[in-house]
Amino acid sequence: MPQPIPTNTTSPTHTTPGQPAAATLPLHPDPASLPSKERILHAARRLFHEQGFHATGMSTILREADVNSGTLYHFFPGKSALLVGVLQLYTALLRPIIIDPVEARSADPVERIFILLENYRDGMAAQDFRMGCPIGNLALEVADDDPQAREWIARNFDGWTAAVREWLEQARPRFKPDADLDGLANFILTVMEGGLMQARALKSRAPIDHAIDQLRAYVNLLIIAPASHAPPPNPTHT
Amino acid sequence: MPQPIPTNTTSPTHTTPGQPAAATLPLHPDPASLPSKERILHAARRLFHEQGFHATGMSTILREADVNSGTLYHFFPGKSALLVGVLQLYTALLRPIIIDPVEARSADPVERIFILLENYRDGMAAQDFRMGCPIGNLALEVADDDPQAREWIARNFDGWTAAVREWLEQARPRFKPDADLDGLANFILTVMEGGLMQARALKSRAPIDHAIDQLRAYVNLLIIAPASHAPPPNPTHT
DNA sequence: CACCCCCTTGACTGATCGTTCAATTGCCTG
DNA sequence: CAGGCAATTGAACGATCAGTCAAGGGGGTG
Repeated sequence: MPQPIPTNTTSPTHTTPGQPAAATLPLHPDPASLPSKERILHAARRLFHEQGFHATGMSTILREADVNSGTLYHFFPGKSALLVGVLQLYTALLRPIIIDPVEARSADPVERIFILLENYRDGMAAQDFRMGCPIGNLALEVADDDPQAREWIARNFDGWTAAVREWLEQARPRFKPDADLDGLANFILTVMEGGLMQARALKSRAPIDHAIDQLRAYVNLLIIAPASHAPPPNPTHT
Repeated sequence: MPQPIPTNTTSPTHTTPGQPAAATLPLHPDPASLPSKERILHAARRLFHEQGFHATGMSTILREADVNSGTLYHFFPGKSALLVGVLQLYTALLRPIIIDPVEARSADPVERIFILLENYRDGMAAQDFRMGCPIGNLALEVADDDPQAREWIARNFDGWTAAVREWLEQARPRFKPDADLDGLANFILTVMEGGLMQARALKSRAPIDHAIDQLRAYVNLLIIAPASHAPPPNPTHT
């Protein structure tokens, strides 16, 4: 899904070793040195995320990737093949860019879930609530007319919920025995996508904050004891 | 938001009086008799919902509305003005098409909420999970570059949550005193939009069913007594 | 050096995009 | 009947759309 806070304009080629590494992985190379195919993929990914699929013209991708049309069509037979390539890129990036940083921030599986959600929220806030989740955006824009793209969108969702489900399973002893953890993992994606959508429509973080609060209250109600691990249902609002 | 099951292909001009009125309001007149402006709005609304905003060309709208370009531009100075007109139409239709039928089906405010959600789910299933919520779709496709459209999208969301909030307030005595009913109303929209998105991506009703189940479990946990009004957290699955 | 094959170039295509506008119709008012 | 104005016609506009293709570059292998 979305990189928490991407879009570096200044080239990160010469990473001065003193800086705090920003918690966000670099990922946004672009600096002409990359092979054409990857430059195309990265430009398309960014533009599809910023403007949407139909609103992005091939000419814009060509310009941003600094590539001629023949080169692009040598690697991707058409615009929708390029879209599939972008979606494959997202699946490859899910673990290293989205999941791993969260796991590095906390060892508590339940807390990891909320770190994940807050990362999305903070990333969206940093972009003035203009972009949201790239997979969710594409899901609503192209899911119908492009079966192959739809399949890869579903695969991205599956990967995301699988990671959350894994965390939930690790915390299984904490949950009431009849808790439906698979359904809960799906529900967490549902809440996040719905929250990002509303945040974008209202250009405000309030909808996501509310959604996270409500989700935390719900999760706490599913947990056996109000253990010191998971704080009581107080607001998130970092 | 979305009409439960619209898209009549056979013209309903000569409504034979014997038929059962289908629970779905007519609304899809189209039959040449309507004034041009309304034919344009209805065609644009349907096409934006079916194909998305950018994927719908003006020429298609003109053909479906059976109108010449000059006529369209006489009423709407451009494509985005037409979009705003469609969004205004949705706000006007919210009560009569979405809310009122739900209130007619049950007097119990909490049950009304789940009837509302199930209506969306059933409407989407009837379209093979191809379309989803028209407002949500537009929220992710055009919210950024069109401030006026974004404002009307927010207004639609507000109207929707206001209706849900009203129901929740009616049921206030049933809820634990510290329950955040405003936040819950927002949360319900969040869950519905997220659920519709996943249902569309997976072309399956499972995500919405799970989401509704989880939401029902959550609401039941917020209610004081497991009263006979609201059934215990058993699955929805009509 | 000769050959091959992957990559790249960039001009060009026809189709479609959203939009314009002068001319005409049809209805209402005076 | 005259005048006026909203509604409508439909050809045409330049721009951009996704996509094509013949030609050439460049590095590796024989």
